[in-house]
Order: sequence, then structure tokens, then C-alpha cells
Amino acid sequence: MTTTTQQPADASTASAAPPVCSPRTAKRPAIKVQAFLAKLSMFSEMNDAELDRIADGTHPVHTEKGAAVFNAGDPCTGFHVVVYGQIKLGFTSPHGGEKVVEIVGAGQSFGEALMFLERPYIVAAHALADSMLLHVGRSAVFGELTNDPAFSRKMLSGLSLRLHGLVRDVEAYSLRSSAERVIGYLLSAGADRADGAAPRQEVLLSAGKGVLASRLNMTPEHFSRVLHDLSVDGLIAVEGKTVRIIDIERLRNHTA
Amino acid sequence: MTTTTQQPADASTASAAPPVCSPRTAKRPAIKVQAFLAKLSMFSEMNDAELDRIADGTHPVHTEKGAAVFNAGDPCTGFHVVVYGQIKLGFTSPHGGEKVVEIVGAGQSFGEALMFLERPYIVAAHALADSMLLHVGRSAVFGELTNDPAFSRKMLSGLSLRLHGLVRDVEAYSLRSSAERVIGYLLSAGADRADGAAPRQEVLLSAGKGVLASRLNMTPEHFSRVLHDLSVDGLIAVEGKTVRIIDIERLRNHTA
DNA sequence: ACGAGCACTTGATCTTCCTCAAGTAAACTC
DNA sequence: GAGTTTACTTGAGGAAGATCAAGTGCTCGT
Repeated sequence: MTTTTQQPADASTASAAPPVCSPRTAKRPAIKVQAFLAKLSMFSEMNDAELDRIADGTHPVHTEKGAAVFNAGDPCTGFHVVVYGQIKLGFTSPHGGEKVVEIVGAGQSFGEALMFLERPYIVAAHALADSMLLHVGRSAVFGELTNDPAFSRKMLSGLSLRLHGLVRDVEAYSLRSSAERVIGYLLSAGADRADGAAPRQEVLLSAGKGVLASRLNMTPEHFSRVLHDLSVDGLIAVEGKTVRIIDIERLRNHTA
Repeated sequence: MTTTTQQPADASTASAAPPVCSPRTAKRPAIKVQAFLAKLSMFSEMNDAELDRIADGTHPVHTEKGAAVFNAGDPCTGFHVVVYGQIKLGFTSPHGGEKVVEIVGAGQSFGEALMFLERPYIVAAHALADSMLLHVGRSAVFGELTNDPAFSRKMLSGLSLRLHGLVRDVEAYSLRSSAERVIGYLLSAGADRADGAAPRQEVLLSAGKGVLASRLNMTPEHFSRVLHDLSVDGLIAVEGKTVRIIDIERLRNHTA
């Protein structure tokens, strides 16, 4: 079953489906759902039949920049995978403030945990860029869980990894200064693409500075100042959205 | 629920406290381990044979007050369940600071996530009181996962719940003032025992104030001051380790 | 290209919370 | 039951980061 663009397989029941289904069926990038899913570690060991069943419970969601994928309080009917684009997950406080918890890019997924808890979302998801997601329905996932222990293991690993990341965030928020958090981000963002030993010298900021600042638990102003200070000290050079790391050793050891 | 002093339910036989003894050998009746495990939601649907296999991979761990169950960097060979006592999970920063991430009481478990990731611990676990734990070995768990989908689901739910709690913590740390975090703690600790609608009037602090302060991301001094201020405003009354909630409505709406 | 709007920067001030330093009360030893 | 340790409180001062208020420079739409 080589699928073309997937129809909202279950549109009848999925009244909560985002309103983004375009009237013109024609020219969306026709991606092969199974092929895409198979590349995710979560589904990597599945055979064709399983993949087909998952794909049956999957439907595409197109979200334009700035639009919400879901809001806090919405019921959770499955989880999302980013095909292309970028999504931010965050809280909005009653007093108007916002806190970005996670920035999710292509190939990453979000919302699994809520799916298992049968609770409404506590964060909102907004597109930072025009994005295409796949929504994988809960029942498809639950169906495979019951007969595929390897898949269960993958899901457990995925959830554990996320938990681990969150604990590391808590550690950073609690006992690291804002400058240290910025440095930590730069180093890890630089390490991402590092092939071999040395991290990259040029880091492309993965989102706007305001969004990153919130992700790092600080105001945009303060983020700007930290970047400025690091530049003055000759540790980095900021050119728009790219940061060149000048002295990685001193950056690692920096304390202030 | 969150009582500090816990009865050593069955310490009678453990007078000389043999540090480790297999559940199967006669000294500590095997039946007890299974019976205890069966009460945990994680294992609640298991049949006797499964429970026996889990119990086979389980051994008791006695930890006295102040001692470490494990430290950051230690390899993770399974997860722990608290039979009685109380354990704190936390980071120690290189500069001497400490941040308590979680306080774990009887009937609760910890360390599952690391078990799935095959990574060393990133937090340390210390006993806040003389405690007895059960260490459930990874291979016993993994064995049951492969042939019990219901168990997998339970583990996924458990992990999801923890993730959810952590996200709520991040929200609290990010967009709530310290006074709001204290109030949130008091209300949720009070809600624990609430049968019916109204939360309890008397809250027994689940740990020492210093530990709680760290859990809530503030210094002991600041925690003390917040409690003082709330007392002065007539919202609560502090008597040692118990806090009487005087005006719950105003407490809920308190901002500052 | 033009202006409009948005994202980012920079500066001045203010708040929250931490740090350091005693002091007091409760708990544990002997 | 006195002495010591540990836990908590209280006070004064300070530092990290937030807020408010203008700027400046980009991007984007027409």
C-alpha cells in the first residue's frame, strides 16, 4: 500500500481535527506516510502490516505559521509527528506571560505522554513556521502496543528520554545562571551537527531569539544582553541568527 | 499519605538486619514481596506467575537516614519502590548547592526512566528517614514487558504521569512566584487527604522545611519568610511541621 | 522601493529572591 | 537534664534578572 496524501481516515469521529484541511486536494507535497513513519526510531522495527495499520490511524495536519495545533485544555486524541516545519510547546500564564517548554523540529514527535494519560493538554502547541504534521491516533497506537512488545519498548524509551531531558531542564533552571544556560544551549546546538570530535564553529539559532529566550527561562532583553556580553568577552560572535563560537574552551569554563 | 514517620511494617524479623536476602529464601517470606508489589498500580493486573517472576528479580534494600541509595553517575540496574520511609531525589551542583527534584514516599517508585535508557543516574537518591526499598531488577521487568501488554501499558502510564508532573513543575518554576509555589504545595498537600469536596484544614509538611524549600526552588530563609507573611495575613497558621489553613479561599486567590 | 510592523537591542530603574550573619528553638547525646 | 547539634527564624544588604521605555534595524507586503 503505497499511499499518496492521506485522507483524514476517521474524520467522522475526529470532530476535533484542526480546521486546516485545505479545500484543494491537489498540491500538497505527497509524502508516503509509511515511509516517513518508518524512519522514526519509534516505528523503526515495524513490519509492513503494522506500519499500514498505524498509517491508517494517521492523518496529515497542515498548520501555518502562528496558528495553534492545539491549546491547553483541548482533549488529546493521539500524538503528533513533525514532517516539516517547527512547533513550539508552551504555557500561557493568566497574567499574559508565556513559557516555551520545548521546540520541536522535523522528525520529532510530541504529545505521547498525554495520550496515555487520557487527560487534556496542559501546554499549547503553536507553529513557528508553516508546518506539516502527522497526527497518529491513540487507538492505532494502542492497538499495536498490545501485540508488539518491541514497539512498547520503543515507546517506553522515547518517553524515558523525554523525561530525562525535562529533568535536565529542571536542573538547568534551578542551579545554573542564565548565562550558563545560554552557553549550554550554544554548545549543545553546536554539538548537534558535529561529525567527529569538535563541535561546529557556527551555530544557527534554532528559532527566533525571543522564543529561545523563553525556552531558556529568561526575558528577550536579558538573552540579548548575555549574548552581547559573551561577544564583548571574545567568546562568540553574533551575526543575525548565526553565532560563531570563537573560543570554545573559554566558553565551556565560563562562569558568571 | 505523605507521612514522615512510617511504621516498619514487618521489621520484627529483621532485627539484625541482614543487608540483602533473597525473597525466596525462608527468612523473609516470599509472599510478602508479591503482596506488596501487587498493591502497586504498576503490577496490579498481574497474575501470580508473573508476580513471582518479578519478585525473583527483586531484592530488599535498607537505607538509613542520611545515607545514599545511589549517586549521580552510578549505573542503573533497575528501579526502586519505597516500602516504608522517605527518599529525596536531587542534584548537587559543583558549587555546593543542592536541588531536590522529588520527594518519594511509601508505595511510590523511582528510577524507571533511567532503567529504560541504559544510562547512569543523573540525580542522587538519599534517605530522609530510615527506609526500606525494593529494588526491581531491569531484566525481570524487561522479561514481563515482552509478554504482558497490560504491564507495558501500566509502565507507559506511570512514565507519562511522571512526565506530566515534571512539566507542571517547570510551569511552576517559570511563571509562578515563590509564594504561589508555596501556596500550590499547601493546597495540593491538603487536597491529598480530602475526602469529598473540601481540602483538609491541617497539612502536615511532608518533609523538613529545608528540603521542601529546595523542592519548591527557593532558599530555606525565603520559604520561612513566605510562611511568615502568609501567617501575618491570616491565611495560615504554622505550628512546627503542621500548617493550619485558615482561609482557603483567600489562599487560592492570593497574588504577591 | 517604500513604509509598516515586527524582532531585536540598549539603557535606566525596580523587584524578587539570595547571601551572609546572628539569633532562637527544637532534637539528639551522653 | 545539661550540652551540643541541627533545624529553623529573623535581619540587613546585595545581586541576578525583570520591567518599562525608547531606540534601531529587518522583513515583508503592496
